[in-house]
Amino acid sequence: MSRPQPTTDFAELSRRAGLPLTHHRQVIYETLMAMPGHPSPEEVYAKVRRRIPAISLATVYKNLNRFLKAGLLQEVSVHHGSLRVEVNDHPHHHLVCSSCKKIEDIDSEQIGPLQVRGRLPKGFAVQRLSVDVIGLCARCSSKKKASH
Amino acid sequence: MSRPQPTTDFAELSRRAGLPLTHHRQVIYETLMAMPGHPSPEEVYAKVRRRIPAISLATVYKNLNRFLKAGLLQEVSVHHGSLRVEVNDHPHHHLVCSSCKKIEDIDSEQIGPLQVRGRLPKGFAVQRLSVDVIGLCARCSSKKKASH
DNA sequence: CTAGATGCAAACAGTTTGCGTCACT
DNA sequence: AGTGACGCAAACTGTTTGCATCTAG
Repeated sequence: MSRPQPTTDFAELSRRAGLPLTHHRQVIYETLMAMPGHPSPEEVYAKVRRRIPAISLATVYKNLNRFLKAGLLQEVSVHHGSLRVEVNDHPHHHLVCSSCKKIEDIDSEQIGPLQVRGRLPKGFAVQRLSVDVIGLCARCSSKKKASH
Repeated sequence: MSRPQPTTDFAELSRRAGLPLTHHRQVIYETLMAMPGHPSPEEVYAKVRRRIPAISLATVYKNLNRFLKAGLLQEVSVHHGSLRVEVNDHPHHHLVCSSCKKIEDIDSEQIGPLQVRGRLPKGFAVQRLSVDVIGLCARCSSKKKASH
């Protein structure tokens, strides 16, 4: 009941995001809405192709990125462009800028104790809980304002 | 005071991890210990090179991966090999297998309400909090036992 | 008519791998 | 001597980009 017709919605969403409405874009969006889980660009491409066989992977990438920037989609976890490692030190979490990808540590006490309630899939052995506080850093927020 | 001499330690750690002790490995480890933050392989490489100019990037990668597998290091966030997107649905978090990288959703209620206490860097505008419950899924835990 | 979307192929960045050589135990 | 580490270069994967063409408004 909380799901409005995607089709109608998308025209509206596009307008709000300042994205011209195109057929490809709409099909990609509808396809995404029908993909539960955490699809990769290739998976989206494969599914979209069933409706638009001539579409190119580049178009899928370009639109996924536009959707991400517009907030219509989220990435499961912010990708930093390369592997980032850290030494097993005292417990902490991360502050991540979704725009410039900068990472800072915050003390685990700033989040407080965490606990998983209820059932996890049988046999899953928890190693650690990691919290990402995702947002825009000061520099990126001000850029955003300026750029418009 | 909680920091034992890295040098002595590493011989011990290596043995426990079943990794033959080599000079390169030790230098990489010591370098990492002296790098706060979230270095990328290239950054580690650059720094290690100051002590071992002839070292190759591949060696750094190989050893970072060995350290990760041995648990001497952590990745800041589990990398899934490709971009993963998801639709802005109701609030949830993720269960991530650190070995096979499989992602499952868990309801946000299984973690409970989160709140950031204390100061964040000035101007940081929080968009969302994302919790990853990182561990080994049933399949990977059993493989691990078997493989030894 | 014009801004912007698309397709293609080439370019890229990051990472891994195969293999010959070298070092430690 | 043998196991495994290292260096090099090539291979690979995922992603982006430049450019010519097409399309919606």
